[in-house]
Amino acid sequence: MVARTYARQAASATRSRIFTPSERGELSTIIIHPRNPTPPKSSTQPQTPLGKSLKADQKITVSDALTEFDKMLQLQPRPPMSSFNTLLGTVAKAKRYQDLILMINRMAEVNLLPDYIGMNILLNCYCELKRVGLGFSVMGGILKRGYNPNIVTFTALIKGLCMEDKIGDALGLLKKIIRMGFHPNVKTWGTLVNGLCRTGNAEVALRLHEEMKNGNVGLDLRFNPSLIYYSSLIDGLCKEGLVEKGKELFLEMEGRGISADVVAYGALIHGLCRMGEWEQAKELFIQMIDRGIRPNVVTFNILMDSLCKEGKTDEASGMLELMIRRGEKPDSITFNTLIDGYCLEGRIDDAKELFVSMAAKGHERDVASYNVLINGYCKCRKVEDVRELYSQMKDHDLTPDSATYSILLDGFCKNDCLVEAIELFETLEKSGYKLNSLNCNCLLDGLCKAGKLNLASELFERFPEMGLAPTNFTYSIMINGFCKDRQLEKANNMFVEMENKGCALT
DNA sequence: ATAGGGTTAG
Repeated sequence: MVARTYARQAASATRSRIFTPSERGELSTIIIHPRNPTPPKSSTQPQTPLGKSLKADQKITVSDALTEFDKMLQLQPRPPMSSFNTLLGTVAKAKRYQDLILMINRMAEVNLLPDYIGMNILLNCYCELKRVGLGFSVMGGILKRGYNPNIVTFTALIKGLCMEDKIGDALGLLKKIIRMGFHPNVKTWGTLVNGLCRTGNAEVALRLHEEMKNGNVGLDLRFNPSLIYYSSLIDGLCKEGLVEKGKELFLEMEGRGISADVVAYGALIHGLCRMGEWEQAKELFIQMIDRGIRPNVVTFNILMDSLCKEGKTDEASGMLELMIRRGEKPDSITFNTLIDGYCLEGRIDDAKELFVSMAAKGHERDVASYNVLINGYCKCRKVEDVRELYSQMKDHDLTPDSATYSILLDGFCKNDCLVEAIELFETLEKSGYKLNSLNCNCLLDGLCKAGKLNLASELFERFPEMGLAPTNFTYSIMINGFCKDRQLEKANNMFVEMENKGCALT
């Protein structure tokens, strides 16, 4: 009896196996007993009240989930894995990936291994954290435990590869899984297209799109693009200045009977604004309202930012009033955008006033609010106000970020406070803060402009030990510095090094 | 029924 049960399980596992042995070998070297991913059902396992109610009530907070998780870990016998998965899913949806990893680790401490779903959640988590290598390890684990990865697994890995700019690998993985008989679905295509677009490969995405549309590559089996797919592509094309293509795609989409929503409109409006096609942008804005699509806070932020960049800050301010009249609640991005607009126009007092009134109106000021205003004060050479704001933001328990430091380093350098810039740099280094290339570039530029080429060279040489790679920008700062200092040979050496590193593309 | 895709500021 028992033997027959096992035999049946083994047979069904074999049938459900998607890979040929050699294909499995490609993905993982060790495969043990194949097993169905369906978890065993048991009525004797305890259900905690929250674990059960989660599915009905989606609004459970992450902290509730974490508390519940702690309780469930203590219970004997253990609640079913599906309850754990529910909590893992809640934390993952909130993008609290560090917490998620902690949860998985704590489960491991009590010998509780995640099942098929849990492993997929973990895999996705690593991909989101730009640790696609770990994502692949988890897939190895999935295979080892006899589960079969599915299209969701692969979609997550494709996203992870894209996020690390490994576009070739992402396309390679896609081709491989198609060869293996998996069917990419609309989300897979959306992920890939978005990944391509976000890494400046919108033209590749467009080519892929044309091929699929024409059915040229045999990829058209399940190709029914969605609104999200099109929005990604339109946005990507617009960001690379291919607004005409973006408009075409917008029409193509609607021609397929897919109506644009607030996001699709936002992407195209933003693209038009960036190209200075203000009239067309306005037309679209009116069109969407006529069609009953409510502009949201993002739409308004896009319009306001474009107005600010055009030097039309007062119109942007009018836009803020319009959105409030329409019952659309501005967020911190709205205010930061407008504050930045005032700064760009040199209206630092208006910027400050808005910054102050923000708090008064109950809108929380974030790190970016301070960054924008500090930058404004730097640009109008009011270093004393810069210092004050910097200490004020720390008093308000806001942690300066890398943008803050770039603004400060650049600001001190450009306001004849080079020593202060160097001091800040050293303080940060000593505190263990990991400076990035942009931070270093700011100080490098300051050192070069002050004629301190020796110090600049010293800092440049330290890039590797700081775990940084010089960027194009780094090289041009150094080349410029050496040229101005009439050290043409050194400038030339720098140029050669840059070319050798393949950085000479700009 | 527990996992995957899109728009905005420094």
